Amino acid sequence: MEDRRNDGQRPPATLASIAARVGVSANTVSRALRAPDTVRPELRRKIATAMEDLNYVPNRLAGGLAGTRSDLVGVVVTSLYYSEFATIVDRLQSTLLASNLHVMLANTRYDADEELKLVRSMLSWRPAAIAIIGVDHHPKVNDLLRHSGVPIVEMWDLDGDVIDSAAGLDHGEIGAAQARHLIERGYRNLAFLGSMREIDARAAKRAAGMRRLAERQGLPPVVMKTRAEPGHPDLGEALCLELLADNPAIDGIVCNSDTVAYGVLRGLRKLAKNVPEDVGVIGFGDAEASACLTPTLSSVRPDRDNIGRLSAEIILERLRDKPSRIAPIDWDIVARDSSRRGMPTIGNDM
Amino acid sequence: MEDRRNDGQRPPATLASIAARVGVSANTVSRALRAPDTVRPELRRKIATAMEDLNYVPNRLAGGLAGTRSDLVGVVVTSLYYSEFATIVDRLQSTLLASNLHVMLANTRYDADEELKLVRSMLSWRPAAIAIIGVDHHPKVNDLLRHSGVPIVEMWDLDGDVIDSAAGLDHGEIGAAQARHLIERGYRNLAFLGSMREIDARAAKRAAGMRRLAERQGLPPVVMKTRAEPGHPDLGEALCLELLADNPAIDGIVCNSDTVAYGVLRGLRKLAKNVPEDVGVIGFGDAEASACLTPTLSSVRPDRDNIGRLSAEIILERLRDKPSRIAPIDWDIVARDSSRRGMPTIGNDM
DNA sequence: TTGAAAGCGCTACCAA
DNA sequence: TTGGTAGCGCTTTCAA
Repeated sequence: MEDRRNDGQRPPATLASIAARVGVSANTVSRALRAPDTVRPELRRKIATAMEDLNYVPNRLAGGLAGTRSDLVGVVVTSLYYSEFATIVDRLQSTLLASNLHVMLANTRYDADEELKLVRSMLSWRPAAIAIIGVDHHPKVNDLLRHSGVPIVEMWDLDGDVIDSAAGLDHGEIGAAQARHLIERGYRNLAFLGSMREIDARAAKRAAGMRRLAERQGLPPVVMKTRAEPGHPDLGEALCLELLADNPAIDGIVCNSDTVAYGVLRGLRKLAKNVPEDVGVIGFGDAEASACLTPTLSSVRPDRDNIGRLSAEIILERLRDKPSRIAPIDWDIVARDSSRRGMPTIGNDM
Repeated sequence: MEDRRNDGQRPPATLASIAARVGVSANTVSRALRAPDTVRPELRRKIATAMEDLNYVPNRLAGGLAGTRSDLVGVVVTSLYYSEFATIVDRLQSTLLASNLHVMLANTRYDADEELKLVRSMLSWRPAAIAIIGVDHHPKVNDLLRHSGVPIVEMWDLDGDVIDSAAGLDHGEIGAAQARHLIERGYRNLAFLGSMREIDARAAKRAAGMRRLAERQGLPPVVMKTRAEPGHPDLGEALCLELLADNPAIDGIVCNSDTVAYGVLRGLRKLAKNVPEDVGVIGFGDAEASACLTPTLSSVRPDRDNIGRLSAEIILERLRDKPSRIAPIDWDIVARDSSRRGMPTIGNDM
């Protein structure tokens, strides 16, 4: 197959090559870019034309090295799937872009070693700030971030040792609220089910909040049914079948994610258990499909837009030397049919 | 609130500061990092300790500027949602990382101007290669990429003017296959429904493939029902209600994404249309939830793993000066209940 | 309004 | 096995 790439071409244009072509100094070209007002309009136009002609793209390695500040914000997430953090990243990016900050994204895939590598890699670009999912990191990661000298915003969680600033949820409280939701509707024998990776402290916090509440209410201990695999409906179904086989009395299931809950609903159907009459189910995250299942799935909806927007705003504030802060983010329980025991099904949620 | 950030600290450690501390030249420290074998083990250990102590993080701006090659691969996607491209990015990243190439991600959000800005921004980091979704770009983007002098891999699509290499699907063929799937099951009055942004040439190609097939088969013209909004179940439901109100004869709906199809199924339920008896529905993308809906949703499953892996491999090949190539990616139709007209429902897909 | 010169932190090359 | 030197392409003074 022929080589379509325009190879063997001249090296990329530099400021100097533009300058030479126009007949000015590199300095002037640089100013035409960063402070156009200080360059004669006519000259400015000539320079712009030369840049177009030569397909000039500024070299940020050089710019960043020479300059004082970077326009790069590093964003470290644990996963890209299931809209879990996609909305956050999206909002973060669009808000930062409005202030001309560019996002560089890294994905740890829930791997602590990977997190360390990626944070190190991220910092090596000398970013203006870092946004990262969670507050529970590899100790070395905490160290690196703390000594980085740039603003750090931890997102999604805020229960723990915050490095600089945070915008997140109180997962312990959410776990308790999930349990309360089921208990109020008459479910008594609760289980927590789903994917739970070691690095995912948020899941553990929700489970703990749930257990505390059940205990306070004098209910049987919460049965834990988790596995360290990525969340997927198939995992949910498998865990659900195991759970009910070992604990037939279970009548309320809190899932670690909506995706897993989808599989749980499927599993319960296979076991001929009615939802919500026999078993109540609630998920976490309120994925798009949750209002389209049969029965529709109750869930917890974090205000993701706000996490992204607020994290960006905190970064901008910190860059202007405003004080750090810890911002709790709103969430609510979306009660749908999967936990509507004893109540008439009112049809699909709009 | 107090300031948790360790501010006012000494500037980040440099190679020189490490060198000074150990009492060697910066050069040696650099080699200790890039070619450890050329440094005495004892010295190497001392250097490593100093780096630990000073929390040294190499400055890639300087390294990239001085060195000959970059270990950065720019990845440009159109969206981060619905696992559409998340799996691809994930696979791409993990494959590249194995060769010590780091991914920098940008998200155009289906905005052509944004694409131009982001590609320019990407190139300004002097990446070793670029992977980008689609083959239909802003003309200026084509220009920039073509002149960038680095390998370019276009992903997800391959029907059009490929810049360098591609790993993707033939969307026209997929559209035809979706239509054929419905036609074979007895559906006759077809519609194409969903989100369709101007920049999303893939959707247009699938719709065109579908229309061509319907015409060849002498069926009524395919009704188009699209809107330039992001795909979401609510959009699907709204479009579905409109569609059936204006075209009551429609009995086969090809959706532009599974997410939109979820809303279509909900809309059809509200209209008291039975799926698959009255209306057949097929989506695109095979999202996780599709096997969990009632009825389960038929869809097209692209081999996303392969797109990501292959794109990474092509990049590695190109960096070793192997020839460019255009790699068609497998896909198949996952036939589930939503298009199983006249056939007994066999229960939930596993 | 423009230019000259220094230097950001690193790598590459050559010499020791 | 180590060190010296010369840049990489840009920004930042300062001077013209």
